[in-house]
Amino acid sequence: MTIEIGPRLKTVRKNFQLSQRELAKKSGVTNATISLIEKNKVSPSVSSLKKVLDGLPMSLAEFFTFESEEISEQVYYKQSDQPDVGSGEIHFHLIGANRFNRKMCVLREILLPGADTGEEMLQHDGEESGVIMKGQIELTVGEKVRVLTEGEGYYFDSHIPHRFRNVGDEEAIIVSANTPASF
Amino acid sequence: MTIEIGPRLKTVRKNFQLSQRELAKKSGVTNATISLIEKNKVSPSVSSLKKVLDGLPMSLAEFFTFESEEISEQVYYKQSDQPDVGSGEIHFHLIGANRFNRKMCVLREILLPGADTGEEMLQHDGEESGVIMKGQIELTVGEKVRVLTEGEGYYFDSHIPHRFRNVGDEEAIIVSANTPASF
DNA sequence: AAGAAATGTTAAATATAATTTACAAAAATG
DNA sequence: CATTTTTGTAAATTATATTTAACATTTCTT
Repeated sequence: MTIEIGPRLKTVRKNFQLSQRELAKKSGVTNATISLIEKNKVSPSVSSLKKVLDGLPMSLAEFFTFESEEISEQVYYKQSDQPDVGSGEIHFHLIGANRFNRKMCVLREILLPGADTGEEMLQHDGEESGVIMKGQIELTVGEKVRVLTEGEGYYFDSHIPHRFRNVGDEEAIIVSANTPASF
Repeated sequence: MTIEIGPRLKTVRKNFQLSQRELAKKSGVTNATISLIEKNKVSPSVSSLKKVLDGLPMSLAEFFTFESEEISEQVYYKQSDQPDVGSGEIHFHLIGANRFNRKMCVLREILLPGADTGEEMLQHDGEESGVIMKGQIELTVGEKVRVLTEGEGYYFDSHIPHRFRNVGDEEAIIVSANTPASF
């Protein structure tokens, strides 16, 4: 009942050049189960889907990671093509905003003096990294606090509470990236 | 029963700061289902797992790729912590080089005048994006050619043949990101 | 402190997935 | 060409997932 995981399984199985019964044998489910899944008559439990994929072998992550589109898209992004997805004293200029199925966000960030993402700390999925290009940025990650200056970088897991603060008296510029895309 | 998808769901749900009931409401399954899944008492069908994840939202691919590592790792990378993974007239200073299981590369690139990735064009897996912070960069992507200057950006699929060239008479600086990680 | 609202868990009922068994069509074998 | 083997599919049974409804606990209000 979900997406077309049935046809997808069929494609994958064919790639491995196995019949339903051969795969059934290697994976420990019955051939009928494989038939039902491939025809989208059932939505397999992840345990049985995993069994099936183990027989190929292929991981669940691989299975669900589908091919990216092949459409010709915009490549160059001048400043006016970089929408500001920030707010207040923080400007996030997003590169590649209009692209389909982006896997990351690259941002040209401008933080006015005193800009602060806030005491409540940010916390979200994914990971992020960047480089300070100008100014003085105080970066808090979990228990750690540090002021970074031009040329210095950072990389951390976004699940860890974090906070950016422009502690200099001029504007600060950061180029950052995060994946998966959050804007 | 497959792997510990229960605890994983719980972690993810907590990251989104939702209760079982809140998530149940957003996703269209009952809170009991979420409880049973999180305690590994059942192996959900992929259709219901997808419903649940849609409520967060998170894709199946992300969910199964999600690393539950929570190890404390290096966060700050001063210039001397950024190994130069480039060569010749091109310097690639890698942020987060020593991190385990990175999903992307963030690079502070310095291209000396005349630097050129070469006529044979680069081509590889993944996608890449960046911002020009200084200088004049001619970027070729497929059939397209263009000179980018300070503040301008790019984003393209790395399967498409591409080439970077510093066409100015001073050094150029780019901050770039690519995923999945290639260095 | 008492009541209300929200939290996660569980038992029984219901809905759905998986197996067993069987069938028909295609491919392989003699 | 006839027979055997292999293929994918389907019906009925069994096993499992999901819902409904209830239960304790904790957290928030007043």
